[in-house]
Amino acid sequence: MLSSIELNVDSSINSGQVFLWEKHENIWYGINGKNVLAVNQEPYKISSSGQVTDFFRTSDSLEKILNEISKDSIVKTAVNHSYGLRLLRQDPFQCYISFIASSNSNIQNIKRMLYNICEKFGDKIEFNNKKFFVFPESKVLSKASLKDLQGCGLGYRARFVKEAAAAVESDKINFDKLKKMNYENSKNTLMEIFGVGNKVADCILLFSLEKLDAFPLDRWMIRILQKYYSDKFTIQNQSLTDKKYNQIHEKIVNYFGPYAGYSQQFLFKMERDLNQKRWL
DNA sequence: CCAAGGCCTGAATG
DNA sequence: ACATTCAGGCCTT
Repeated sequence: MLSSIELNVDSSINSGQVFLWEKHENIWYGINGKNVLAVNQEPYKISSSGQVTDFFRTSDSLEKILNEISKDSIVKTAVNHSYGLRLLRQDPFQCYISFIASSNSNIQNIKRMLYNICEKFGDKIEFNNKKFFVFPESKVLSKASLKDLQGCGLGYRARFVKEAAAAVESDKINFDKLKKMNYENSKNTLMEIFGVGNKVADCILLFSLEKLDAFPLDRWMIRILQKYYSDKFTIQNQSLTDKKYNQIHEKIVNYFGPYAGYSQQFLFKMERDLNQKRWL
């Protein structure tokens, strides 16, 4: 049995990685692909409407990872701020669509769009006497009309979602293969998809494709780097070109190491909480 | 290669 | 009450 020291369920869920989670009577329920997960913190128990996966990556040695990333007092503070925060191992298709839908939006809006997608296109299932709409399959989304997708609040992202789903259907995007590739090749493949840039690709790689060296650089992370790490990772001006993005990423991996993605998650969580930003 | 503008929605601000 | 501003990442020019 895991203690709250080794896994902090609240922090892990409320850290911007997932959107379709809700807490009912102290139990977290979340949509993960075609399954619903139910998680209790104390005593720790996770159950699934289908196959059980190590969603919270409890097989990762947190001690080893924290040793590896604790390079300075800033990360150490961030780690202490939400000790037991874990990267999550998400369903790749849901993660892919979620972050494509996330671009140029905010958590509240992303959440609404994704719930709409599940309601309109996903199967309704019952689990623990509660009803849920699970995430639709790629086939369904690839055949959806742009009008119906826009009806979910996706706006101009409707095209991205439809084409991204079609790329999975045509096997241009094959998540099992992407998992086996290295970071760079896997990322280049994802970035060929309409609507997938550097940041979205890194989120997909980190949260669902086992690339723990991915380090998504969104506006918040840039602010964090400017605030705490301006001496280490210099950022000249506002616009973040692909070239600059890659240069910063390289410096970051050299500094934080192969688990750089974990450091990103702790820093992001700390700064958003500091600014009292809402999660789910 | 880089910089600037447009896309879409809802919340925050005036 | 209503209008304006803002947040947010990617694509096109």
